[in-house]
Amino acid sequence: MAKTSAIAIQIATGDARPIFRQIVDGIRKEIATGNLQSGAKLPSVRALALQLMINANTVAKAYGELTAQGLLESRKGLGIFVAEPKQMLSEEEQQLRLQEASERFVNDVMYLDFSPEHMTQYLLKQLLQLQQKDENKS
Amino acid sequence: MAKTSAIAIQIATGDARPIFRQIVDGIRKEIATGNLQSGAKLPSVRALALQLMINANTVAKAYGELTAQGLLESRKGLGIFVAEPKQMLSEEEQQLRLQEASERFVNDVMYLDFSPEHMTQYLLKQLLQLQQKDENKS
DNA sequence: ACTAGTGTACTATCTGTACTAGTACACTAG
DNA sequence: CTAGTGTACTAGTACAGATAGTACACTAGT
Repeated sequence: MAKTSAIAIQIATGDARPIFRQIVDGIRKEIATGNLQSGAKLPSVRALALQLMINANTVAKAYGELTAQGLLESRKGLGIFVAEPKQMLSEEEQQLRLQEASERFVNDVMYLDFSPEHMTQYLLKQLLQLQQKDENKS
Repeated sequence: MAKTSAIAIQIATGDARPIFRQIVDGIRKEIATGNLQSGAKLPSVRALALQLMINANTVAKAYGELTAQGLLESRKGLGIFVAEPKQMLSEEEQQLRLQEASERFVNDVMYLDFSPEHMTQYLLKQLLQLQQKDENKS
């Protein structure tokens, strides 16, 4: 029986995001940084609910969404596991996502007094750091 | 009496953002690109409501938020005007906003198969284009 | 003084979403 | 058979968003 991995996520009451989305985003990050490897077993719906002191249905909803995104695999009676990495999105869909994410970022920063170069350098640093964390775990 | 400027925004029913936020973001962009200049008069609450086919209270809420952000000035009995540009946020708050915006962007793109360099170059292009649009109007 | 147009603010109602609580069922390994 | 697992459903509550309606203060023009 695979050992359950601990996942380092928590719910912030001040966070504007709904609880289930904070779980989704937290697990996505743990996988992207390599803290959760393929095949790793996640805490059960009920266990994570207890750990985060929230309702099990909320956890189930988050796990359901991550499964739909292809990041997790669910096995009835066995548990939830990290799926093998596999690009689920077409090239076209990825381009669209990049475009939308860029629009949101531009919208967020358009009134800040930072140069475009400064902001994109800052972002590049974050992106490279994320990539590096993943490589250090593989 | 100042002539009312037309504002090129519309409400997308498929957009996940609430209607009032779409108005806020749309006007912010019009100002940032120079399409709306300081001193320009915006359509009244009732006029924009008719134009967008939404409730006047929804427009008032959007205008209220833009006024709070310092982008618009409201004059009772006269109308709503574009304010003189003025940075309302401290250096610290701006740094925090950049950090949060970056986190959201990273979260949005972490599973796309684009290199960090590619994505930040794409973003830089968008940011420079925005800046250029504003300069062309001044 | 009156009118039309303006912003602001309030109450009430409805809808959709998020979350919780509870329950039940199918699957699995021991 | 049991304990633990995921999945799915109903019901209830709370909140955010939007609408409809109304009222009041301000302003410029006549």
